Amino acid sequence: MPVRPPLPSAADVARLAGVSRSAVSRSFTDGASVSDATRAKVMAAAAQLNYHVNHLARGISKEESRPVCLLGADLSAPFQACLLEAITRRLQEAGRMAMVINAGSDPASAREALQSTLQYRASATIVLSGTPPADLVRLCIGAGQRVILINRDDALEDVHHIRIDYRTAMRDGARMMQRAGCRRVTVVNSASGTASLMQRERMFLEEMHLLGLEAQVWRGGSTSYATGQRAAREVLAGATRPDGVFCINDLIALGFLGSARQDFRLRVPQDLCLLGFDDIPQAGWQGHDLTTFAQPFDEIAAVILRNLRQTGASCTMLPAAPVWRGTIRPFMDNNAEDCIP
Amino acid sequence: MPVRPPLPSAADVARLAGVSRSAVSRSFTDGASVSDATRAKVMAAAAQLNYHVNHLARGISKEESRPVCLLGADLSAPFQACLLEAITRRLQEAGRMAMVINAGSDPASAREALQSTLQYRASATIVLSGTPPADLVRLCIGAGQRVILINRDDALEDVHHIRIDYRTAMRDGARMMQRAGCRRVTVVNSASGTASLMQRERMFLEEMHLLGLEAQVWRGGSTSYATGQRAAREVLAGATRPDGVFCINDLIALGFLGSARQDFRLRVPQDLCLLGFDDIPQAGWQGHDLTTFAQPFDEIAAVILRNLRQTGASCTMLPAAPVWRGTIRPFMDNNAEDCIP
DNA sequence: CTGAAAGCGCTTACAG
DNA sequence: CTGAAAGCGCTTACAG
Repeated sequence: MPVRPPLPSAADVARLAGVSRSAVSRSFTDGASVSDATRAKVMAAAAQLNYHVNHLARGISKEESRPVCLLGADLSAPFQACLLEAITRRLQEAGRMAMVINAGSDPASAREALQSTLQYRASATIVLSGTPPADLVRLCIGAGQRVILINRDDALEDVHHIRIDYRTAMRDGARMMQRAGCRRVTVVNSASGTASLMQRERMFLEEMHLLGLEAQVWRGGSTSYATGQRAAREVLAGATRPDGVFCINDLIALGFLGSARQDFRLRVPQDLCLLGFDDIPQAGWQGHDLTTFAQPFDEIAAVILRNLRQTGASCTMLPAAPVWRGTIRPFMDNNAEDCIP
Repeated sequence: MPVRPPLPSAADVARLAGVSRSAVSRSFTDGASVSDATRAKVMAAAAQLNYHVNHLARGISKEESRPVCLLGADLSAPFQACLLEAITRRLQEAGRMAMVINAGSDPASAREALQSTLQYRASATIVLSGTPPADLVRLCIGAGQRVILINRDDALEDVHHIRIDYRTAMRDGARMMQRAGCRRVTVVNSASGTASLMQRERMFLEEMHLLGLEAQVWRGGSTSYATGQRAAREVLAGATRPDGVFCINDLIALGFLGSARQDFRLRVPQDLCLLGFDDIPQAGWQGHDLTTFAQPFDEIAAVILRNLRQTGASCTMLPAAPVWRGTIRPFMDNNAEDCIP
């Protein structure tokens, strides 16, 4: 295996430009005190050698050029992909680098991944996935890592929390069901037990209750399209089929929708009202046209960027706005057998 | 803003364990010559201080712990997300880190992104997107970067190419159209001009021609769901509507399918045969059930991993296997007005 | 097997 | 504004 020649270093540039190493270093840092003349000489030499500052080495002593770790799992799923897209784009614009760690969704590999995060002295590590246990996150913080958690409910110190205002969203969701005149509502959730999913479920049920409406809960499988299909096949086959379903996220909702239409020949929203959460791109696809709530992907990314260097505990609450499309009747259906006044 | 205390360093561990810095370093490298006794002392001290080797610093002198750069755009699109998922997972398993650079899809930001890649002394940079111009890739190679290109047709030296066997796939695709008895076939492509998309188009047309079949080409817009919809609305409204359509990728195909069904009330595959490419998860969703070709995501990731340290030019060709689902008739439709023998 | 020393590529007080 | 020096956190010949 032939060996690559080493890339040019600052020393090489200094030699060629006839200046000191420090001068080279200064020429590449904004606001450092160098004369225009030397900077010009340095830049010329750098261009000639095709030199680029080694950010890895710079990061050893300079906080700003350290990477940011993104810790996630199941990155090909639409929600994760959207989040990753938004965060990496924002980081790139700000001249920061993102290291992405794709942990398996099992706790063991999440543990390992979160540990390995420490090895890169990241400015912060952003935990996208629900899996790493709280004590592990605590360990990282203890080791001096800045950690930003998205939608977790652990009460950890020195963590920046980014939360979505599920309460308001779920209140809206419950009202949608009410206005549509749904009388038998089911919540479809995965069995993953992820904090954000459980919160949505709980708050939706609470808000339904406040409106004097009851709802069933179906739980099972992973947070996937297939789970939505399975739920539909079980839930819709029963004697008392629901007329309103809140699926805990869009992926499950789309699976449910697919089965409801194909397997059960139901008309949506006439026979069945369906509500999702996330507003992944596929929710807007023709023939899906799913009513849902929009995750504020860009805002999440912006908050992360703003909090990269903050230390100490803090919390940002972001809204998830309803996205009205075609899977929920905006008003009670007049053709329903019986109407609630 | 309170400042974080610095993380413990190897020197701290050495002091606590009562050994030299070198001993600490050796204890953390596989196969280095340390006695079990000192290693044990070191590990105990490390655990006590919660010490972790700083890979960034290690990377300065040690090739193996350098990151790998993934350069892409539009990361929330399903194809890119699947590729990212496969590559980051594989890298993670091998103990390597992935830095992802999300360049805008315009050449200017791709240029900037590829440049910035040099700043991290990555083991290799993987170009996922079609955008960076060849001369820029050449510049990176000139600067000593190892570059791996996925599905580009530039004839560059010192590059590892990963290619998909479009020829075989397109031959299969043309035969599918033939066997289905399609007589008016259209290829729907985006206007992006990306190498892989153009290759598929060209080869499909060539293979059709070899079978004595002709095909129209429609091109427009970006490589998106919306483009597929637009194509359908233009192509299907014409007087001589096609009975077979090959969409250059699944995303476009699904947009086309959505419009064909919803806007034109066409039955697929009875009225229209539809073929995609990529086999993104959504292609398999109920109600889509798109016949397509499977991108070998895992194999691509495996090849990347194998070639991280290789230098010199090379090329790996990977197959894309047909995935038979429901949008193409397997045989000629007997109900068609006229049959070709 | 071990430590002192030189090195990786960078930055940043310090003194002029 | 500039350079020599010390430092960041690591590794690896080298000599014992």
